[in-house]
Amino acid sequence: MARQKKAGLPAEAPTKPTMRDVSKLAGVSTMTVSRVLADPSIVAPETRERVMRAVDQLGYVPDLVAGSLSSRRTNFVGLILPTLTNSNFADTAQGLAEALGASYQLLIGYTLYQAGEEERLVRSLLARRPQGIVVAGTLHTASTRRMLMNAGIPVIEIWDAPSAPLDRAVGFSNFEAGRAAARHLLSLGLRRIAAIGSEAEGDVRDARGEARLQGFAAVLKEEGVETGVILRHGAAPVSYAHGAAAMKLLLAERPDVEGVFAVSDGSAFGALMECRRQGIDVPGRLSLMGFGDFELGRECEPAISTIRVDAKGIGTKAGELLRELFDGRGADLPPSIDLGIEVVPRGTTAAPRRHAP
Amino acid sequence: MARQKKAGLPAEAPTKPTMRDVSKLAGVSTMTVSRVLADPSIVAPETRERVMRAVDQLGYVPDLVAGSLSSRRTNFVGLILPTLTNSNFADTAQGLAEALGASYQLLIGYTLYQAGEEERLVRSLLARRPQGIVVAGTLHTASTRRMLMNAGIPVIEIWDAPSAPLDRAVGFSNFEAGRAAARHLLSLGLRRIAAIGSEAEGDVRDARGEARLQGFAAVLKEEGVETGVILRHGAAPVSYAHGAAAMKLLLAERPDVEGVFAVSDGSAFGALMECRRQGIDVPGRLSLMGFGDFELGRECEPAISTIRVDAKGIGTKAGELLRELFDGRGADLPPSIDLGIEVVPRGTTAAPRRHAP
DNA sequence: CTGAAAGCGCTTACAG
DNA sequence: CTGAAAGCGCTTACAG
Repeated sequence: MARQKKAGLPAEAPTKPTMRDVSKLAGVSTMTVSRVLADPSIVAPETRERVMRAVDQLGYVPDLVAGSLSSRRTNFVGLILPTLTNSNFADTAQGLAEALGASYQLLIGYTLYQAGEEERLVRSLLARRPQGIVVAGTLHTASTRRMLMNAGIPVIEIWDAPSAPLDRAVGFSNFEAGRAAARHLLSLGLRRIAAIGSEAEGDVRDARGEARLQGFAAVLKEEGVETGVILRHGAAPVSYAHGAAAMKLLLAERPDVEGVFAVSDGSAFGALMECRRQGIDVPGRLSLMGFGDFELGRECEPAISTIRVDAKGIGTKAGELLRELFDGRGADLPPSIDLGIEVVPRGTTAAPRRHAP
Repeated sequence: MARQKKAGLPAEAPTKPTMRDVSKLAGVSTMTVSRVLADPSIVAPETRERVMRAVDQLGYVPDLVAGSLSSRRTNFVGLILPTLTNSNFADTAQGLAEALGASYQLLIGYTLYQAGEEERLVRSLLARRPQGIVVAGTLHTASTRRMLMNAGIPVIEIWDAPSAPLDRAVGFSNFEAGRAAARHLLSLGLRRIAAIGSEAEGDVRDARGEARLQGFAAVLKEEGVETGVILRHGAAPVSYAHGAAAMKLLLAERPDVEGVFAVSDGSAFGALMECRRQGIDVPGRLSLMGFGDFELGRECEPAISTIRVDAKGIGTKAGELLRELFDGRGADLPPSIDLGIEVVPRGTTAAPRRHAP
């Protein structure tokens, strides 16, 4: 025997019970045990009872590693996100998990906005043989693209709406989100407006935040607004402290700025706090808007005007789509699903008070 | 043959390459391919090169499902948290992932504070044969306890510091955190103080938040403070909106309250926003403190006084401990590791202004 | 409704 | 430094 089992002494070490142990105790074959666990209705009631008793008695927990190898179905779904510590992405993960249901297990990896890290993650995820992969964004290395295309499983790119996805996409246009922000600020009568985001640093880049900045810039150009400015500061991910620092820089450079779009609500919150520290009235003297419709922005006082995206809905939709594809349906659906965006004006944006007391 | 392979026609459907395919192409045995992938240094350089070329040419990605079954090592670690959408738990997950390194894959499940859901999660995680389990809290059903004890793998309970853990624990005392909060408010000279948290609703309960409330109540009793109040409102998880609602209720009941401890910084932030809406000066008229040292509280203006716990450090420590246990070390370490807490006074707490203008 | 045989794609435990 | 044999614990694909 290649692999020596414990000698058959009376005091054998207690080892995890296998299906074989259950089948012996119940006096049936392993196939019958397997059937009871997979679909009890196809086994005779009496046999089923005997098997269930043996399962309980031994505390048997089926080994899905072996089951997966044998059935060629792991019931894993891979999920690659920039970071878990962003409420939007956490919502997407939760939506995906809920839509997939209890029979699928999510394998989550986070890239910290590094394309190289994404490649490593994709490789190590594929080794677990997931049945589908959900990945944030459309910016991948050539090697990552090749691996994903050759994996032979559904791939869903999320948080963007490419016209030609790798396979499928569920998201919205970040460029349009930036445009909508600029148009909203202009519609209030503000002209000295700015957008704040992060800058690419080597391998680290927030491609979607950048697309929002570019959409914002495009409107400035279209409308001939020469008093606009795009400020890129620090590396992704952007959060509270980033927004505060970027706002400080912006106010130093353009003390007369009257409208600011931050590429995320977290960043907008930091900017709002900086305004408070400097005694700048929002929205009286300066209008501020964010992106993402974070719970934080809704509960803040004043509530932060934002561009709403359905973060949880992206996860839910991706999960539903995967289930359809697993079932061999969904071939007729469009490859790219755009869930859209919505401007949500709240307390931090207002028309300027031209004649302040 | 039980399982018919595709007939050996010229136009065979392209299927995922196996180690066998690589070995044939390289003209070696599968064992040699396996060795090159596991530890290249033990294979002759020339052979190694040939194998690597074959791997690249075929785009071979090893199947860890098969590898795990064969080696009896899945390199999975299970992690059970109440929710992912809480920055503290996201930090813990990140710390754990980093400490375990790239060779381990986290299997994350969230209970939404339901003990029944935890049982289901533990069962389904164990079926994936993780090599260790990290679980938030010490409140488990009898069935969950049994499964965890019989799993034959290290189990680390986190975010608490039980004197007799199931196996191991890494955390701190929530009761002491509540006591520290009460003592801090009393030390400022405040007497009409309150704590706000959630209440148990059926299967849904935040046992750790409740322990903090009880620590707070214990100090009230010890110090004979009869003007203190514990307000339990709504179901876990508590967040911004919960804090705002609880604060509103509290102010309606006790308009003269002068110090409030919220069981989380998220809740404290919501309470602070409610104060702002009601025009209540913090900390001038009312002192407010939270728990958890969220980034939000640090960046808020005024910054929120809090009880700091090392959320990421809990994950890191649990990960390091697991690696030691996997290596057969760590037996001499204490079963329960208390990382401690720290009162961090910031802008939302101050001694009362007895003679306000 | 039930079971015997074969195999999923790797690694272990030898042997040389 | 390399390989042939066996087996990890299940499910598939029959057959009865």
